Amino acid sequence: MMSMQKAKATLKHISERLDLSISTVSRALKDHPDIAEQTKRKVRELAELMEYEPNAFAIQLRTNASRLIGVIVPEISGFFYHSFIAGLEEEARSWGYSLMILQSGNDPEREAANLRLCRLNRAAGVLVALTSATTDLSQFERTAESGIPVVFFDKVPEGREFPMVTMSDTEAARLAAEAILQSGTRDVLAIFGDIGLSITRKRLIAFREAFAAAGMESLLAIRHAGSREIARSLTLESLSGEGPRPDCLFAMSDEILAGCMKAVQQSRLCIPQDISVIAISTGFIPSLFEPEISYVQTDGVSLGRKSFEILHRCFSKSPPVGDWTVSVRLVPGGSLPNGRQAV
Amino acid sequence: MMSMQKAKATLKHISERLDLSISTVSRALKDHPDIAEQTKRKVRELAELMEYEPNAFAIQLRTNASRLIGVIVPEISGFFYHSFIAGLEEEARSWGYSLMILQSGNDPEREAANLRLCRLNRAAGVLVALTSATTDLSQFERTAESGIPVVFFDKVPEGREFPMVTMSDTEAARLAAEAILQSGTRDVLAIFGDIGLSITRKRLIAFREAFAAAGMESLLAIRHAGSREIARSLTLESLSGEGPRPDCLFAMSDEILAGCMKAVQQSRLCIPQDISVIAISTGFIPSLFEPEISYVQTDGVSLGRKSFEILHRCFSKSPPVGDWTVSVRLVPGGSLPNGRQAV
DNA sequence: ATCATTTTCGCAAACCTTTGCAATTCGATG
DNA sequence: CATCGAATTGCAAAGGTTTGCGAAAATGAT
Repeated sequence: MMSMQKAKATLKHISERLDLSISTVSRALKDHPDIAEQTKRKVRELAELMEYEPNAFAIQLRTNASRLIGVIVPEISGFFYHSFIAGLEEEARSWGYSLMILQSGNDPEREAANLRLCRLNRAAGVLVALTSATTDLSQFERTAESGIPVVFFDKVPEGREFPMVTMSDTEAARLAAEAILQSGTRDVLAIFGDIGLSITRKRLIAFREAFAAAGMESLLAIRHAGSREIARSLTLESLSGEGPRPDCLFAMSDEILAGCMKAVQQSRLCIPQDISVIAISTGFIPSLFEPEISYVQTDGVSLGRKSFEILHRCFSKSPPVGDWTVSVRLVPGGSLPNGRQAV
Repeated sequence: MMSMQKAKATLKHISERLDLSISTVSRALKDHPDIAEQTKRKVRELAELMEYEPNAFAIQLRTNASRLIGVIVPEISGFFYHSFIAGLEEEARSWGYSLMILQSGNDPEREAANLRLCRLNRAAGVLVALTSATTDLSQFERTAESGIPVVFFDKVPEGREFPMVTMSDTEAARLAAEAILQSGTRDVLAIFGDIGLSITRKRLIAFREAFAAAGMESLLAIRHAGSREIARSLTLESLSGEGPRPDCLFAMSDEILAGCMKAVQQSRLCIPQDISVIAISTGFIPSLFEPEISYVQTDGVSLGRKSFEILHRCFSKSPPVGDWTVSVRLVPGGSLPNGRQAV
């Protein structure tokens, strides 16, 4: 049972045993119409017997194409990307593609190096969630020029030269705002992320607009938190501070929600009696609390699926530049009282 | 700016422009001592200019080796595997390897298909966390026989034919038990996972032993929960039931902890005054609560690093069969009162 | 029996790189 | 001047598969 290292069977081996040519064997195994049915049968049987498995390296060299999709994300863990990858993998697998996962660690240089890896491995396509510090897109252009389609997701560049797919930030923020308005709260503390990120700006604008449309903009206190901890201290300050205590908390993201909930627990307030909470979230954190937090779901899994779909289009047709969004929905929990539940 | 599709530069192109042979160019680019310094310089310059990037397919075919490591997990998301992958990717990248991620979705057939994919792609090695339903290991043996090292992690087979690396379940359970004993609680409800899983049995045995060693086994009520929801209802039942209410809760895993905390919140008990809590966890969920939950950390990241290390040994030397463990540590939160903190 | 088709199969090039070995040059030494 | 050694470079095979095109065999029609 020591490592036997049986030599891999090749087309040549099969062809010799059957006294056929390599090309005939090759065609027989892929059911080419030129080959007689009887020959095919014999070939298939021997191939099975010899446990023939085609040499992917040779195929790739010959056809100059792989079934590997490069995925570059700032980090795999965290609140979002792992579920994106899960959804993407499902979809990719069903089309016969596999995933090569690269982390950029929020470092543009590593990002570029990873992109280079994708080129070297002749990836069939690349999916990228940008680093927050990425400014130079030339490497991506170079990759696209060399025939590898590049699709951005989640953290996308500003310009419109590439196809990209994101959550519908506008819709998500609007849904959350409307849910808040319908719940009849009177004093909202809304915490958003780093204003430098486009995702923050989009959500903020839509959120404000919804309140403005209802003529309720005066209810709104808006803060920005770059981290979980900052979100916590901002919230705590507001909850236990001098002024009138807000009766509703909105968190733009999971990271911020985590900070807010910490503060709520610290101040020993009860949800939803003392304060109501709503967030934009993947849904995992909201499910941990009792009552469960109401949230607008930004589902990584469906974003993954959609992203593959867009990339897949790039394979066949001319690249469909533009941006796609995947829709979101409100998942009512018990943290927003008195609300006429959204449809 | 339309897709230019410039043809990729090859060694041949460079050799023609420089009037050298292909082999000379090849050697020059890899700094072979046979080649004159001046020649190397010229070659490097032109290669740079032509944006030459070696064709990985050809190299792989020639050398019959790739820098791709297959990773097969039941699911990427969830409580654990994504951080494992994150740690693994870090380590692999630093050695020049990339990751091919495959999900088995807890289906042994998909698992086998994924394994086949690894063989077809001639992965340099494969890391596997088994499905809970996997019984047939023949495919793994076949893969190992064909020269691809297989290392199991987390969910490992019973036999000892493969190298494998796991968290130190024994140590984790012992640490948790000792922390409980030191905290001076008197009535412990300990919730473990499905008794069919080896991880459950290992943790259970060590946990019990620690109590037995202290002569405190009588404190212990042990339950098994196969899901978050079952953990919740078991806990709730115990907390609001007839009998004496336990004053300490132990959760064997994150999934169970999630259920327990739901129940604790439902019963409106305060931590740690009314009840103390400790878990074996990655640390994410514990960090969401206030006070933070004390836990024994089973760190996916370091398991990922360690796993790569073991796999990496398989590349060079003869396969080091046996099982390795990565050590764990107690991370004290505020959920276990009165405890002399562990060192 | 001849010719035209159709069916079935083989030849050989191409994909690009690596590498053992042979070949060439050049200066130096005997 | 012949010989030798070292420093450079080239030749050619190998790795396994795909595929256009031509060749051979079988079939059918006349």
